[in-house]
Amino acid sequence: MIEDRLTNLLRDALELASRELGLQDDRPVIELTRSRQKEHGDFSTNVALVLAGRVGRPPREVAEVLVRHLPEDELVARAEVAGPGFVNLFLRERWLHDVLREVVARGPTFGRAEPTGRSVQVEHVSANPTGPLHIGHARNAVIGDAIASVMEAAGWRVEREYYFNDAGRQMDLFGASVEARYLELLGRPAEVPDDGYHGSYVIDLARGILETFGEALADLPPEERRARLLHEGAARMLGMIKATLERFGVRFDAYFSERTLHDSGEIAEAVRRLREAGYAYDHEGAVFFRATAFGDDKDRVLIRSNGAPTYFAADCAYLIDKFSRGFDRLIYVWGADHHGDVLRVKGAARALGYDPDAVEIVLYQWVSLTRGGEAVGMSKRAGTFLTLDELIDEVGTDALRFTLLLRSNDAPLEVDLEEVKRRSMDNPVFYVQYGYARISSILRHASARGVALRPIHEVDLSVLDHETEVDLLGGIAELPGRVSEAAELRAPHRLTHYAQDLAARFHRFYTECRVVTDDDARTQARLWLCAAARQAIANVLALLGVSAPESMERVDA
RNA sequence: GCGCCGGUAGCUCAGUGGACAGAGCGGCUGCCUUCUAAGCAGCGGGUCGGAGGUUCGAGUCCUCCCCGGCGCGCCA
Repeated sequence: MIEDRLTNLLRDALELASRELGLQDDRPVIELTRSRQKEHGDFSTNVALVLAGRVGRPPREVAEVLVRHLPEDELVARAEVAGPGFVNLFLRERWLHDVLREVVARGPTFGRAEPTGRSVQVEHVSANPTGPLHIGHARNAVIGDAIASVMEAAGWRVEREYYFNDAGRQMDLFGASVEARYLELLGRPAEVPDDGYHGSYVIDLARGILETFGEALADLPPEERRARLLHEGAARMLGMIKATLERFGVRFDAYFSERTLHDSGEIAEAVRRLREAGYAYDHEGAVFFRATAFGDDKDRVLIRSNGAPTYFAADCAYLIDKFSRGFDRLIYVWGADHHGDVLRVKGAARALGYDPDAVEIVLYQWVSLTRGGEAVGMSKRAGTFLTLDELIDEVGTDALRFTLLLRSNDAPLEVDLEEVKRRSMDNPVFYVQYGYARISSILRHASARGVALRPIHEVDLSVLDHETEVDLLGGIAELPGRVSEAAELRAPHRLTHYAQDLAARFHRFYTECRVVTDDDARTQARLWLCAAARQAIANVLALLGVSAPESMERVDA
């Protein structure tokens, strides 16, 4: 990669200049950034500014010394000192031609880094199987999925996991609700508990169970009947959730059941370990976790006085289970309403002897839905909430995923269904996809005209000298850096923005430069440029889980 | 009260301590006999919530304050 090459060059310069600068053994980190303006060259570094204080000389002077010691490189045309002491590097255009050839050689793997040997588990969605997924889960799903993909591209070994609570009070209420609906369908007296689940989907679940088992479950002993209906209902609900996620392009390597932590004794073991480490104690018949040792404002219950473990106890057991599987990092994707639990989970990690920094919680803010500016209520009780399935039906997976990744996780997200649905430039997803489709169309056109694309090493790429051609090449060259940045910051929204930028560069090029002409040399070079741009767009969209259509219908306004 | 997240153009939001702060939408003006006008170009639009501080350099880091969202159960 060009960045590595330049960084090494600067490091060598630093070495050669170290005596003159009176530099000790410590070397500063060399930061290299793409210059935003042409006058500042292609890349620049602030290393002289960082160094100035340390060696007690003016930054510009340090920069001069560095430039003087910079070794020759065939890709570097010249280096300049600018502003307060930046070193700007001006490259020969050839470097972009090298990038173009690299894209062609690597295809779908362009932008992906070498394996790092590090592993991460991304746990996301993790909705309880008590009802259908909605827009909030969709944001969770898409953030987790994109972080997983992007980290994979950055060289991590990644496992995606869904954790579901199939034990506890909410599930009991759910079971009671399914039972009530089942009995109702049989014409027997029954009522869904007030604080139970009243949605019509519960009736559908009960109907499904009725079709499979007939009346057989109705006459079981009450306790067994309740348990069976809970189990059957939850299994069906989870099946429906999986089907929705499949439509949404979200796949998991594992589904993890909370119940197994109870049944295996892992929760009891977790509490034992915490007690042994001095972070769990008995109080008023319950067992408490010493959360105050980790900055929490009060200690938290692990085992209630009635003997039932809390969700937090299960979280601790699950944490142990995750670490025992050998991951270097554990990422949790949580809605902002759970931010209060962050301190506790990290505290538990430390209490159990793990590195709390290995536990990363990615929080995202809420989504508010509107339709043409009007708020769409999301109340389960009022029955006005839209399910993720309905949203996919209405706006499609591509538009929904892209839209949900447009903002940083920390920003609340306003989604207007009319806008997401609109196939226009209100909608960045179509803008990007259109870029891909347009390029595909050009390539089809060329082939229909009988233009044979020659091998890239036989094509003179130096004819790509138009401003928009150079800009497009520069945009393509940024892909690897953008991917590693998005992965490092756990910020997939960076890639939707990059995708838009890349598409914009293409659209400008398209407007300025005709690709297929009588000028064979230019046609060949531009076709390769198109092929590379198309590959870059495809690679970004793939990371975002958005499709790249070969063609899009033109709609005249 | 304590904690977390926001406050940047009319609206929705980007911006990992760097050079004159950006995009989309909305408004106005141009560009289709040519590979898709779902496109492109141009114009207008800013006390980066406020006040201090750190730094060669602050939208970005620190402190305090103001406004908004969320969380602080032996609920899940």
